[in-house]
Amino acid sequence: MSDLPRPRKSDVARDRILAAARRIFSEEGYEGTTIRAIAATASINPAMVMRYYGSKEGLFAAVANLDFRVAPLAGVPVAELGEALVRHVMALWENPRDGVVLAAMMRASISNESARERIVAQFSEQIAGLFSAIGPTAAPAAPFIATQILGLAMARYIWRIPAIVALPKDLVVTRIGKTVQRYLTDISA
Amino acid sequence: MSDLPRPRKSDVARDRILAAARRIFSEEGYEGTTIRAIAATASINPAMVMRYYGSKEGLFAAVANLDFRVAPLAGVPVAELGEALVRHVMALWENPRDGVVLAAMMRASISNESARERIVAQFSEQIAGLFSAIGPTAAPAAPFIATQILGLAMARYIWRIPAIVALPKDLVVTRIGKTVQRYLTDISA
DNA sequence: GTCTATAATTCGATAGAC
DNA sequence: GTCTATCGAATTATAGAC
Repeated sequence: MSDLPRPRKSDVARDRILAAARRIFSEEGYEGTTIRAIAATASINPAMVMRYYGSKEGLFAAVANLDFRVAPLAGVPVAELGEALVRHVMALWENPRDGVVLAAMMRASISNESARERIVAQFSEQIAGLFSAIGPTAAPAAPFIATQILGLAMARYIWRIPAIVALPKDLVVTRIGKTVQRYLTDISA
Repeated sequence: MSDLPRPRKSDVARDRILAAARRIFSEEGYEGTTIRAIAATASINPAMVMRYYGSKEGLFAAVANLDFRVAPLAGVPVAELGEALVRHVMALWENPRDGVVLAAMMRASISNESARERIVAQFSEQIAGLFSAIGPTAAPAAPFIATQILGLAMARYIWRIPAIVALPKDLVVTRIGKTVQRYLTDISA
């Protein structure tokens, strides 16, 4: 009855491989992840992983596509952007699917040079796009905001430093949001 | 003529192993580092590395000892602590020896769970020591300051994001120093 | 103390039957 | 499309000669 084509069996297999790859890359980093472990998690023969994605690098490239989904932030009044940005980033990290991808990319970018280059490029591009959408005066603030946001993500979601994990989400949004807001609007803050 | 005992040959070998280990762990991460690569760099037989340090984990433990050298900061007036802390951290990272150790620990902490636990514990302990030395009112600010400082270090020294590497050091000290200062003194900043 | 030789695994990737 | 079998290389770690 549906107009959608019934998913081929191989598509299902591909998706299961991708889901497993996301999770294991995010937990073990690039070198720590094995094709065999991904195949086992996906209940699929390791040779099929190679057939579908060609190589370990190819599989990672299929998983690692940075998307901050910053479009909704374009409509936020400038005066509220600081908190909105922090809240958005935290929601992204705490979303099961997005958080796993972000963690995978961060981990891989730290142990693998070619992954680092691709990810830094994607990150810089998206950040530049966001801040040029906000307005030309915001651009110089971008690198400072990036350090604050990246540090929050690393400390809370990658290293899981107890004192930082323990902070209530609302308090994080308020205080770090205020810092971001100041970078954004106070020319010398 | 010196009262110091002449270094035994094995001590020289140990030091060369440690120096090589620091560099390679910092560049390749834990998984990406091999005993063989360390031995080759140190011009020493791989079996000797095992003999001296027992295992790859043992060698990493000998290298990975976090020391932020925060003692000098205790004498800084509270009003200047923000900038002083940022300047101190940047000097640490840009010092060839300390920077390599910090990078090694950060990289390893991301690909190896036991390394992560040890490093997070050491980090938390030193941060807590520093802020309790500053004063009891500073303690609640510690986690926020940690996110800002960690983010700066990751972005500038690990990911080497071009827009952030390009920032003049003085500007970083001034603006991020101001953020740290505000976390420190403004109760609700 | 030093080194050779190698054990025991594990990895990514491939060949080829079905 | 799927899977078995395996290759070739690399890894940590050990045994034991010198």
